[in-house]
Amino acid sequence: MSSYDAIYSLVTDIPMGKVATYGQIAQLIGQPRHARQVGYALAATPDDLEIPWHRVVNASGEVSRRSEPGGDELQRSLLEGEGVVFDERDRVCLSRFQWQRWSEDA
DNA sequence: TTTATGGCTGTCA
DNA sequence: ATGACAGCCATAA
Repeated sequence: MSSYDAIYSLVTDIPMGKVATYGQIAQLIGQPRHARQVGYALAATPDDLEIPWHRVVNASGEVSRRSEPGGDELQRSLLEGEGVVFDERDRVCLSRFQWQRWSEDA
């Protein structure tokens, strides 16, 4: 058992073509100040588990830098593969792709 | 127990 | 808009 479970569950619930921010996840699990920990939880996410960690981006809608090289590219590729579009600045239109826990996609 | 390290965020210049 | 700083806090050493 670990606090990461809530994070994993939530992230797993993110539908395809949608994204969420670290702060958003943290808030949804009742830990509005744990945005960073969310990042760690995802960073610690084993590849075995099917967790859409790539659907989690920072508050700016950009893919955060991780320890592993090329990971940001992978994340972006996966998102684009799900229909998420990046603008010229390499960021997602949160106002349009951000997942809303209590609302379905339009 | 104390330090160091982050896939962050919000505020200020 | 971008860049620098300071809080936040769980994990690892």
